[in-house]
Amino acid sequence: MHEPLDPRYNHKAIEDAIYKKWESSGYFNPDNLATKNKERGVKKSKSLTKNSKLTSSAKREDPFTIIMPPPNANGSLHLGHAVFVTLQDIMTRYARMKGKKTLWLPGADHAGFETQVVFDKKLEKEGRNRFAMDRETLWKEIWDFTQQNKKVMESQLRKLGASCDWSREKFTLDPDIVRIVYDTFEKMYRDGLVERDAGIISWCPKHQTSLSDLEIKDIERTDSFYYFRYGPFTIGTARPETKFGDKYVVMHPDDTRYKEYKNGEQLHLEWINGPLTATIIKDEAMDMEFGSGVMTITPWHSTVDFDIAMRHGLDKEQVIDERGRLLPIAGEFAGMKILEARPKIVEKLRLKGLLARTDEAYRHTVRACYKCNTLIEPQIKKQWFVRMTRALKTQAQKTNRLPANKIHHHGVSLRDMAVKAATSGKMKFHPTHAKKILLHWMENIRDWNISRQIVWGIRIPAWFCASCGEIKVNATPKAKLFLVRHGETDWNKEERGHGHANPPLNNAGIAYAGTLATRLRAWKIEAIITSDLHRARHTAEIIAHGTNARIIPAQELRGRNVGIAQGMYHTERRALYGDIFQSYEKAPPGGESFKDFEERTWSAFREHRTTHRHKNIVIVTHIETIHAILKRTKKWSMEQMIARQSEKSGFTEFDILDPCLKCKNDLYEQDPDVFDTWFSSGQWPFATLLASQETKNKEQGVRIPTTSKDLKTFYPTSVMETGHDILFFWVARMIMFGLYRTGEVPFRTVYLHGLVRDKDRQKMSKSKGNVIDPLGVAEEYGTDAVRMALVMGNTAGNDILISEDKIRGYRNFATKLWNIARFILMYQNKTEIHDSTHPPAYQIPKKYKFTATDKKFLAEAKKIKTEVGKHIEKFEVHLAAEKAYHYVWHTFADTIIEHYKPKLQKVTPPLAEDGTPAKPHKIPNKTTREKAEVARHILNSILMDSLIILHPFMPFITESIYEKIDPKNLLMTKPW
RNA sequence: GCGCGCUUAGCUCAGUGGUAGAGCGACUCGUUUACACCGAGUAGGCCGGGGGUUCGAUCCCCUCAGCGCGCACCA
Repeated sequence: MHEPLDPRYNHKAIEDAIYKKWESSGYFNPDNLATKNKERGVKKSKSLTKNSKLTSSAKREDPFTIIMPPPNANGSLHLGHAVFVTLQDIMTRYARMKGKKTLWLPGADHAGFETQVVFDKKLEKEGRNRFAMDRETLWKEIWDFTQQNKKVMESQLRKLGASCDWSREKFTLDPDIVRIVYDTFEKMYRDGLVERDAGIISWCPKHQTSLSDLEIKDIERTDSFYYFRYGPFTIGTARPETKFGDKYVVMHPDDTRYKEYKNGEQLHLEWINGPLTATIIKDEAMDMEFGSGVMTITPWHSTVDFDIAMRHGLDKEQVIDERGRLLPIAGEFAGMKILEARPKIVEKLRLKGLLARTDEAYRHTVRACYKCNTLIEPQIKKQWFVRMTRALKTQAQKTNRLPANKIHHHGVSLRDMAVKAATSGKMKFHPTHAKKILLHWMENIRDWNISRQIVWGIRIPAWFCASCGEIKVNATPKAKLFLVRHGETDWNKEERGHGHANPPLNNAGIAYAGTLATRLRAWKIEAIITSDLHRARHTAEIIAHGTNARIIPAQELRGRNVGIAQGMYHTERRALYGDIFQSYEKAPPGGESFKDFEERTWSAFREHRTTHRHKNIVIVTHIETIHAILKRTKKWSMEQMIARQSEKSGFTEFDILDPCLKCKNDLYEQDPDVFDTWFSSGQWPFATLLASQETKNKEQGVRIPTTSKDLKTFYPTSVMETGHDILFFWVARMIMFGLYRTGEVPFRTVYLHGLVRDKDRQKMSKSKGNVIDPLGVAEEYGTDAVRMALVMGNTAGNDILISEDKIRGYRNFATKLWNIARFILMYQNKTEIHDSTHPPAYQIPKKYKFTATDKKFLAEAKKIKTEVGKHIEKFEVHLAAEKAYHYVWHTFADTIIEHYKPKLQKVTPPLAEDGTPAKPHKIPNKTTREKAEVARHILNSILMDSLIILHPFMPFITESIYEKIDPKNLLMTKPW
């Protein structure tokens, strides 16, 4: 006799417990699934055929894999996440019930720039600013922030019912992942696919970093368009503020209007800040129809101009700085912000009679940072670029330290690999047109800037020889060396020269030393070598307190003996002895020449370095000592050093690597930049599988795992399910990286879902107040209802409309299902409910006769089960859900149950209010009893089928009902 | 400029070369011992316009219109 179910399904009471039951069963992990099946006596198959399809004849050995798109660890989950969780969980649960070796691998993304932006806002609220923070402190804070978010996210994924294998969970900053990312970078570097180059990049003046083309959005707007007289020409521009240095005037070679001018011809003309010599350039990139057909170029701040300048080998000059202010080249406008300067520049040109006319209503699009809408300022910078269309160098392949994995990509570019794989049908796309969109993008693909000037991310594993600039990639530093300036004294504050005088640290100096200690705590510092002067020594002691390092005083590291200038104010010193202090050889009266000072400190520096080879050391000393050491290390001339003095390199760090092959120096500086997040997440499918069970490849003497059990078993993965908005950002990159590193596509099927919108098609946003919190509605209506609402009526690629009404509708369905079960279980007071999917346990006694209607109902249930499965296999999840929903409610409940209800009630009247069985109205005869028995069997059977077909969509309620029927087993692993 | 889609009931969307479907909403009626978070039923559509292929087109082809999206250009 079954306990009667409550009249209402109470999701709050059961969801957490059900999830715990699943999780503790261990069956989220496919390794346990396999064992379990063996026990059940399922035959082992040797075939390791990888099926991307959720085929019906699966063996546990057939893998089914989804790598979860790792949510950004910078906030909590929103409805978009709920969509992917639902879709992927449906596919995963179906595959598992189908008997596949099913892996859904969860993870989280550090989401470099995105997280940095979120964190910047948080800092701003607190009145802080990342540009005033040191790298280590900022890193630590963001790390803690993301770890916290990650924890919340994990619990939210559980709440949504995600049946993923937590034992394989990965974070993009896990050391093993980072190592794999580094290896890929190194391999690409050796193959000539990644290069450091001074290219024109898109710079966000607010975020102070470069961005990729994908991180920029176009904004259409109306601006003034100015026509200026530039010598005999009229040039048009919307950006007068860039025009200061324009000394090239470009026109199309076929433009008859200007045929009298020859390429390279020079002419003198009057320009913004005075006379100028301009050079004529003929270039076919010019559009003769646009404006006057003539323009001047600013190669430093325009992609098109940059290209022209490169073609003709022209000079390039920076006009606007990184913060969007004009540089000294702008003369009187220097230091002004662009928008402030623009009208003033126009006014000046007008007064000079150089303004021909102004078009006030010029419609054009400008490029802006996708996060803050700040206008992008193109800049020329040395950065790392992935060459998308460059063919792999065969030569490099041979000398590659990394194994090639039998991949032969000779003469093929990353783009070509991806295009070939997409066109060859190795991957299926849902919706199908996604393939066309991808190919079109690939055709027009451009090199990818992967350097980001932020702290949060995977730091680029490239080191530059401090002496000759030679690049080393993917090195392993042996030790770190810090050159640190002592804290401030009152003399520093008053701008007086110290020499060997000994004033104490002031309060600011002590505080600064404290921040150094905090910062250096990130490394295991073994020794602090310090100038023996009090200010340095005191600083060293404070640092030592934070690091437990040994202090070694060294008199030779004292600053320069300035003799007579000791205690003198800098202004006075400059007036009296300026030339001496600018000179290499000359010594001030009673003091040292720079040459002698440099010799003294350099030899001390070398000696200490030899003594403490391969240990992390800090050298606390004086600014001029640091400059002297840098001068020698970097082989600067005196002039170069003086020019750099303003940089105030009070904190300089070096990595010690194997000596440079070119110049024998072993001090290196690591590229301060980090990778574009997508550079690491683009490697996610193979990186997660490789990292989860890495094995070392001893044969090749390589410390990098090139394969793993998981990679062999689960790669290529079955499905990549993600939002269509990151088709280029992510999917395209995963295809390229996957092919490049493993020779295989990373996934067989790409399924893209749309954006979640509200019922009025509005994008959800906090400011509109139409945001539905998935966890909130799950709490109110039950997770199953939310999942159904997200799946119903939604096709791949289309936007998903959701409203609370819709969710409420599926909550009603959950109640309906609950009551179906309640009704059937109510009549099970005689016979245990049986499970049609376990034939030995379920046999309808032969003596019972089935009517044609009985048979029809049973056959129909089987048919529906097959059809729902087929829909899932064809990635028509919405149709599967709809079919299951419709069948269960309108066929099973409305027709079948109603059909059998009287037969049951004749034998066993329903339970009374208090749950006790009522007495039959009269003693039923044999036929009546048999009919009731058949009815029970049929209803049991169809109930089980209903639970099975609904389980992927509504896992909690179905498992919860199943628990009442069969408390010892899980519906989750029941064969479909 | 290049590319990709979409247009079917009031709304959201399925769908198929052979008489148009679901959910929600609307309306009518019913039921209260599985479920009112229920049941039975009704209304509502020249399947965007035009042309073609076909015995037959909502479906295939062409074209036009409207809407949406992506990419590029943007002096």
